[in-house]
Amino acid sequence: MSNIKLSKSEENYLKSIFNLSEFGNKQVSTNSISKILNIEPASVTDMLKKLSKKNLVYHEKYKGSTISKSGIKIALQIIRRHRLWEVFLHDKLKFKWDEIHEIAEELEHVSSEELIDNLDKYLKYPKIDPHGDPIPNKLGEIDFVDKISISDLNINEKGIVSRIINEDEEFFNLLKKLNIEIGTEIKIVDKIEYDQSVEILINKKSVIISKDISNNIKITKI
Amino acid sequence: MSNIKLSKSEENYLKSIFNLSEFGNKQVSTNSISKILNIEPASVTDMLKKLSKKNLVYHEKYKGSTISKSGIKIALQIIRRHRLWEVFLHDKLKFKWDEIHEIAEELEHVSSEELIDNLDKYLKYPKIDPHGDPIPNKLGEIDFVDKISISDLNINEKGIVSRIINEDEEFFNLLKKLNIEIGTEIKIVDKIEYDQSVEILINKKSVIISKDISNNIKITKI
DNA sequence: TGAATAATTTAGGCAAACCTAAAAACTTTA
DNA sequence: TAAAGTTTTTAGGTTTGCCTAAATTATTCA
Repeated sequence: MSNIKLSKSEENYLKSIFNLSEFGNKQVSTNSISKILNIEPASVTDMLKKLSKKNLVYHEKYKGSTISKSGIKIALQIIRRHRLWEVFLHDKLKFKWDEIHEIAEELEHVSSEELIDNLDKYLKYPKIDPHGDPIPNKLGEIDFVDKISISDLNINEKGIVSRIINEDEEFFNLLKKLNIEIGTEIKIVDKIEYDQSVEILINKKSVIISKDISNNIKITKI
Repeated sequence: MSNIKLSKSEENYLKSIFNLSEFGNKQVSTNSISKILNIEPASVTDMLKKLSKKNLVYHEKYKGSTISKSGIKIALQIIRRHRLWEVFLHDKLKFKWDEIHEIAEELEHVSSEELIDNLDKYLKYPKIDPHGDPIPNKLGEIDFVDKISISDLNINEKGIVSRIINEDEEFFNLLKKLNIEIGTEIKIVDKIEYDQSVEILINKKSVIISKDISNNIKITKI
């Protein structure tokens, strides 16, 4: 196994590329990485060259980048660390659901395999993190439970919020305002053709949410 | 309160300078910092200038450096983080006593005050870490229990190991070989004038340890 | 299809935190 | 006390990861 120690930066790039590529299946544009990481496209190109030389991504000039097998492996390990720390912060240290992401973003770069394995054991091998995202195991295997989104329900159908995709703070704040969290029950009142926004019922109050918002909230149909 | 975010490097320098200065009381030489951090003296000078500009140390050219009040404050916070993580790693994640230092060395640079406060609470506000070192509280206050060393005992006196000063891996390995850990009972058999080494009894076996070793092992007289 | 627009890369720079080699200042000692 | 030795600093480099501006390639659309 190639155990090259990567920098925090390199790890963040890999994680972002993996996320953007939908499990390594899609080609990723330089611009999209730039936007996610808030780093200028020119700098992204620099890093892509570097990761390319290390065979963690394939980079075709002016075309796009694909994450490699070993790149995926590393990305899954970083995601594993992140999500395990989130469980710890939430379950043990009693942080609120919307405070953990930022801290986990730092902790995920502490690279000791033993640390993560012991943490995993201590937390009793959790399968999902507080946002409902599945946690890869030591081997990088992950329960690929791609739940349906709010927008996939029909009028009058009900669901329980099981996963929040977007982890940005503004998105959390929005959800807080809407009274939506993991476990919240929602019901579809209406679907607006015009812009594909959806009217939903939460705790007897109805709100209209945009297509983008509804796509970021996964649910379990009930 | 000056809440300038410091780099990992700067934090490590401050911690080392503080440790070398014996609670901020002594002037510290460039060379001693260089040796502790394994960084060339020239680079240490660079950093001293930088820390000086930030008023965290006073640096007098060719003379030496003193850590400032605010430098001490920060150093104590880093030491607090380090020791709390050590308690967590040892007590919760069941790491061995001699495996925790290196990992805590990384974790201590994750800078979220809330994280540390919640961790402190979760661990029930421990007063000492697994090496017997006192843990500063949120305000930087620290139980200054400067215990006596093995070398301070007289022949036939007994003590219990309460604190290990040197945290290097080689030193841990030596202690392991000698069967010494926190809580171990020892008895002084003989004190050798020549080089101030000491013959001690551990679990009915006698060994001779050098002055340097005995100085690094603090004990409680019994 | 070719001109405008957008995406990407190249070129040249910068700051942080290191390094080596050489100069300068302090300390020891003969 | 001056020469030798040690410590510290200065000067000039390097790498990493970022930046801006300009050049290149790809795409859109009129």
